[in-house]
Amino acid sequence: MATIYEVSKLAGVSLATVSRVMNDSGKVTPKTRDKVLAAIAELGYRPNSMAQSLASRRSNSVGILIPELHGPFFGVMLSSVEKELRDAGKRVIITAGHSDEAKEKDCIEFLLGSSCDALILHVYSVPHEYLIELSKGPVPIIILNNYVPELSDKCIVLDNEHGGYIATKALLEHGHEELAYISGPSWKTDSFKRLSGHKRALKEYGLEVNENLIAEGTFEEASGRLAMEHLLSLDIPFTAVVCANDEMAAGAMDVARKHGLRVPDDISVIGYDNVSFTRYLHPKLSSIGCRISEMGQVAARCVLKNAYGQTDLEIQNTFKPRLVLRDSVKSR
Amino acid sequence: MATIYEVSKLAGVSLATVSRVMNDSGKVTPKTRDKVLAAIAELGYRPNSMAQSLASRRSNSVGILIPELHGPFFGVMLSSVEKELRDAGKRVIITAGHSDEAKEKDCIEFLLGSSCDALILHVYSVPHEYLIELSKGPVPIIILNNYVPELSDKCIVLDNEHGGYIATKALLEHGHEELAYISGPSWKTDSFKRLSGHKRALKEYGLEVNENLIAEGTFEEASGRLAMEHLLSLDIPFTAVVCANDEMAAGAMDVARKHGLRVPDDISVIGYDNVSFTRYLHPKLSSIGCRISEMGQVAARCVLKNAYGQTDLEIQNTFKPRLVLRDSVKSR
DNA sequence: ATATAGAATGTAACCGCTTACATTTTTTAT
DNA sequence: ATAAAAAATGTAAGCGGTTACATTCTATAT
Repeated sequence: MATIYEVSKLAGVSLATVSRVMNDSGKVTPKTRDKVLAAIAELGYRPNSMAQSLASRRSNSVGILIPELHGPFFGVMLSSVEKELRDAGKRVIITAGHSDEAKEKDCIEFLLGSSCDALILHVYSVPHEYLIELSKGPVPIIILNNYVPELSDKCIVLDNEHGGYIATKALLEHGHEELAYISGPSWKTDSFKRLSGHKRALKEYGLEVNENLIAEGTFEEASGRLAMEHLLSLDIPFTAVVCANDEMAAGAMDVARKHGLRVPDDISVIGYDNVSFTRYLHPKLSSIGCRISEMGQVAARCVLKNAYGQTDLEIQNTFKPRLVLRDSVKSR
Repeated sequence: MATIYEVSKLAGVSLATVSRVMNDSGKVTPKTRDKVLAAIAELGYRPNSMAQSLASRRSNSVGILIPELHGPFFGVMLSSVEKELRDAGKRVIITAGHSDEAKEKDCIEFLLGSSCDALILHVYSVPHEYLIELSKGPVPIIILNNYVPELSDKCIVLDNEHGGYIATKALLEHGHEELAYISGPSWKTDSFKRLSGHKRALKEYGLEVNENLIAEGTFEEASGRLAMEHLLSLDIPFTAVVCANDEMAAGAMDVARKHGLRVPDDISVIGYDNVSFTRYLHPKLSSIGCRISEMGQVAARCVLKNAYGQTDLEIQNTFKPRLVLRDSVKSR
């Protein structure tokens, strides 16, 4: 592999000049620029990124930590982050934290040890203090889907309370008055917020919150089935179920069907996240769209702004989810 | 940030010795090792990975190119690759090629420019010659899901012909004799092979291949719908459909239902890939399991072996898909 | 005690680039 | 034509490690 030294010799200029045309920093006469470019082409020269990084103290790579690489949610996020960042010539180093505190910390250490210029963190289990401490370090961080009040300008979040609210409101507006709710794990902020929104909508419509009709799941499909079985066993009538994510909604719909209930004729169902498979279900599942892709894009732009000095980028920190109505909701 | 120099001074040893204990290369007395370790701890020293890379001519990062980051297939693959590689302390740099020749080449250039120690390529559009040329370069490559005869030891593939064969065979064994087939784009090798397997199974059972009952889709759900509409409009009776992937199968099932056909009572359906949402469908879709996760793992191990000299790793180059029977197939 | 092999440690030359600063060339003003 | 200012280019000192080789120490054999 040719080095910058050979290029400079062939072009008859100094190292510095070659470096200048590579990074078009500083002024270079068109004539010498052409000489250099020609030499580069002739040698098939490609700068050594490790040397560049070392000398410039900048790796041009940003670390990403997400809970899982598979699953319908994170792929979409990653996709937009990668696009935006690579268009800017940045490398994307990914790690998966599996929602486990130790593993998440491991990943962060790993990324810090990889000389990342910035970190995009989608963590669940690491305590806020850790993040606050981390943010004091030299590496800029962006926090996704996890609101840390002390770091509010570094957080990009979805308004989950609002999501829970509009999901429930959609059902109420369709004339439903007896609603069940299948929640995610109550210790997860996301779950908690969505449920709060649900309750707010109920109150706004002057309806009682019946705690019995709130079942807790794990965000997995099987738990949605269990929750639905439980709700149906209660003998409390309800005409619609709000589910805190789409997987659980899928499970719930199937259980309803097994109990001889037709969706949406006998019971309406709404999910949350609007992941891709919602339209493959039968009936097509109504859901709450989370603008995952946009959030990823903004996260990437934040990095460009904070770590690479790209100004002129506006950052939106909070996203409002929106209702996506399909076939699983019907008017009473 | 502390440097190795400061560590060496604090520990009262030379740079080389510190480097030795860091990489435990060469012999070091336990006593001096402890001194060094203590100094490292005291200073909170963390080696600068860029300097390490430059000096050792090894970046410890491997580049990954996949068609898409989202979608049920690639996430799973990526997930196992990342796990395996990071357990070995390697960084994973990802890029998405979007099945476009120019973009795929771009990505490869980008990864090469990132000083990757090895590349894992899941490409569709780049010509074989390009890959062959690439393989002659200094960076080891692994090719996923794309068989290049000249590079057979670098390819990790799924036996798609066999997959098509067992899918069809499953239906035949359930007593079906009039089968339709919804294929992927015929220019994709995957599609072609799966269809070949289908035809082989048919012949093996002494059945004619009716080309009219073979519809071509694009691997997208909507195209599965279209294909099914087309097949049903033909007025040629068939009792089962083999689909070249799960998305199209989902679409096909829905269209069948809209035409008043019950799955699997009136018509059996089988998909391909066994992506996660197959079990959320109604009825649960039978499919062909592709061991995506295992393939990813093997790809990672290949890299460990070829680029990092880890011997003692056995590599399996071809994977046989397996049948996953669920509720969408019923005996005649 | 002394020579000697072998182990532990140190020395210093890179790795290939960036960049502050010095120098030379060109342009502009007088 | 000449001096001053501005622009282009060159020089060389890092960036923070690794590693071949040289040197010093230790242990063993004589």
